[in-house]
Amino acid sequence: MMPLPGLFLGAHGDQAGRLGIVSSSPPQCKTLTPAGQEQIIGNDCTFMPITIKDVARESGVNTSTVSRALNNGYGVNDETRKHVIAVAARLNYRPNRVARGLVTGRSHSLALLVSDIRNPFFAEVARGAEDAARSGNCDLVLCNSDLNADKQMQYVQSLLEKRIDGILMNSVSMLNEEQQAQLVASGVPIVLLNRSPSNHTFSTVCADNESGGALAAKYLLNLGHRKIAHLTGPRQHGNLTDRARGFVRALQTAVDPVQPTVLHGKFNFAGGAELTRKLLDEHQGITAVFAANDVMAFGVVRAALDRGLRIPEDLSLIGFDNIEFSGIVHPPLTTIHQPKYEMGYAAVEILLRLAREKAKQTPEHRLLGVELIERESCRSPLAKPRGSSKRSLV
Amino acid sequence: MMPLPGLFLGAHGDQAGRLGIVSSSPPQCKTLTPAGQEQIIGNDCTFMPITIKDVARESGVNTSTVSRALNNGYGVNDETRKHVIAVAARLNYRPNRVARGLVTGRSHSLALLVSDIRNPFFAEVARGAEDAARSGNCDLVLCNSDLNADKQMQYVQSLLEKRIDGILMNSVSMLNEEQQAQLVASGVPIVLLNRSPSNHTFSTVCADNESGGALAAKYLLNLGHRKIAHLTGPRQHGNLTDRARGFVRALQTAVDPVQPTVLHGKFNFAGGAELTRKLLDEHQGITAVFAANDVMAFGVVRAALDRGLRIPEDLSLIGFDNIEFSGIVHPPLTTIHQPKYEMGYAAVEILLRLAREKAKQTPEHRLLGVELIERESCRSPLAKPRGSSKRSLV
DNA sequence: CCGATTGTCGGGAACGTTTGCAATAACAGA
DNA sequence: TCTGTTATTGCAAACGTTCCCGACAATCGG
Repeated sequence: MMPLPGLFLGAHGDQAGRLGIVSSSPPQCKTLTPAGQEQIIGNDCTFMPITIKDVARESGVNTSTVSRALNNGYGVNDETRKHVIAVAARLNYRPNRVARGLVTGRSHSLALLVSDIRNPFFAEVARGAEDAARSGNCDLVLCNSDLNADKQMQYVQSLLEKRIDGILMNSVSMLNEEQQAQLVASGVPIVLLNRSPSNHTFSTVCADNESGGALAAKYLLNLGHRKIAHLTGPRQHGNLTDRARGFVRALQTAVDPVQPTVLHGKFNFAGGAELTRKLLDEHQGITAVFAANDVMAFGVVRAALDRGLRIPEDLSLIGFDNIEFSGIVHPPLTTIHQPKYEMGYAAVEILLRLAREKAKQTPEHRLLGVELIERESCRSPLAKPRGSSKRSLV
Repeated sequence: MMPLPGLFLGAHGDQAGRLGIVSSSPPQCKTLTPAGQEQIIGNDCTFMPITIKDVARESGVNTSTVSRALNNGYGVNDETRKHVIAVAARLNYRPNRVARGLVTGRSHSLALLVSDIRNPFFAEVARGAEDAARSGNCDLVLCNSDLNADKQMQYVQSLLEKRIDGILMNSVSMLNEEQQAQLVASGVPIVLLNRSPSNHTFSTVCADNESGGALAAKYLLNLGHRKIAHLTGPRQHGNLTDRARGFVRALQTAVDPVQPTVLHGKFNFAGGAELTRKLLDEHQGITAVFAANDVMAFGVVRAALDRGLRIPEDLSLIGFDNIEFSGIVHPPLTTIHQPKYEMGYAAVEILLRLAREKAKQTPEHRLLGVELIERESCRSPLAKPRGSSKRSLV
């Protein structure tokens, strides 16, 4: 198939021999059909990309020299390097990263394993992760686990088969001990998007949830609220627990301590609405609500409006995450900003470092700061605006 | 490094020889350190995954037999196949997909190349695409082009180097002729998420935008609206143009024709708000607005509220896309549902088919249906509700 | 002028699979 | 018993890189 081998005299250091060398049939697909062989090739263009051998033959050097010239460039003469690069450019040579990965053992691709990319939080993390991966000359494969342990392990297995260089994971909390041990035994670098519950064998990137909760508490206190509620998810959820702890602790340790009402439920839109209904039914006089995330806060808005309560006139509301829609909805939601993009970026930075170091992995932990985004969903409970309706709760 | 070669007698058809064969040092990492060699191995666990050779040696057959037994299973004795599978399971063998990809030429991975995954539309497409890819035993790499032509081409080059099996692309409209020709010349299967503007060399998956526009028009007409506006993006945008065409045409061809006001601008939140301000300033008595997508519709809501207009009491509003937040915001947005998940799924199905067929690619075009989602942002202009404010426009 | 060092390059063995081809055994029909 | 067919398996060549190692020339220190 490969025509005319052994035609070239590889004269050592012979510049003319390299530059002016007679070119064999150029390896473009169209000209690969000399007369008399047409029936062999067939009429459909058998697409054969040019390899490092083609570049080597065309430039009169060995494949190893081509590899050196194109990669690091060390240990190869300056002129030959330029020549090889020129020939490679002329032939439009593209290295086969699969073959390279086979010998180097690195696939130059990372994985993002989240519960669902449709969650706007993860979408933003993904964007940061992809940008970081790209700047590290890697690409990012996307996996949706749906928080299913088996599915997650299947993904990991599949990724290991592709010799993935590292995995950025949403969570490992739903994995049992054996599965977690299997992960560490696999030897692949792993960064978690939240703090590891038990062990510290995995690297982690996490927003400072506890400080965020405290931030929300102080903000509501400063506005003058005294009857405060916190709607959050199940007690097992690490991140949400941290937020609740920071929130409650800041309220309790204030100069004039406050004991908030804390309700647990589902941490989605429906959960926020449901908990709000429960709150309004069973607790009187609440003036401010801290929702564990923005989507729950949207559920609060819905339930409050259904009860004839206006935000912020009748009820102040603060969320957590600062997803893009929080600034778009009405009223624009005051919330705790979580640096989602930066978290994805930082996580992949760690992953790239771990992938570079072949030595024993030293896990790294980054805690990223949060900040309060003040918009229009909170107000002082004392300032009764014009036309404030006097509707009581239920 | 690999210990003890040539110790096994590969007796043909000797079951005892296969099953009861003496096992060499099992290739687990921990037991690879016999006494006296500790200083060679080192203390860090040099992670060496087991290969097909280990399985072959352990089961007393050749690597080719192992390959056949584990893959298609054709051409290998039933008992030996079971035995090989058992040995592979015992050793926890995982095939190296990189090595396989090198010889087969298929990487078993597809790419999703969109402008920005943070756009919830693409997030949903991505989820559908990933599910389809997974069911086809492929994985999906994520690329964000930011609608930048150079960036897009760089991604394609990088993906080609990885011998990607197919690419699902947002758009090629920003690519010039030469770049598009380069794409088709690369030979990689490509599916576009919208209709190809000029040529039909690419496969396409597209929602029926024109019908969607007509659906919105008929809905507003049925409600009794006569003063209707359409806010849309720039004239070059194919999808939005189709929606506008269907909308306008349906209004004009109605039994009692209506000539709508059509305004062009940016197709994001700010654009929706800006166009709404312009609309309210320059056109009197508009009772219904059709926004080219839901995010623009949110901008309409914002601008309308700022002007003291309530939705739907003072202004009916209908969007396009039916992103998740459309059902969450207040008021819940009536909109045209676009099957985003199904579009991603269908596109990858086509991609998988194209990747399987090595013959000349026959492009496939799928047009997916849309439907009206009736929520609470539209109302008949005749029915003036209780307490309707009489505030005039400006 | 000679040995040692350095720079440059080619040869060739990996990396872990798949797969075409040949070899052997089993088995059938005659 | 001989021959042809089939089933099963081994052998070895790919696939396209990287990289160790040795060969050779040039340079340099003495």
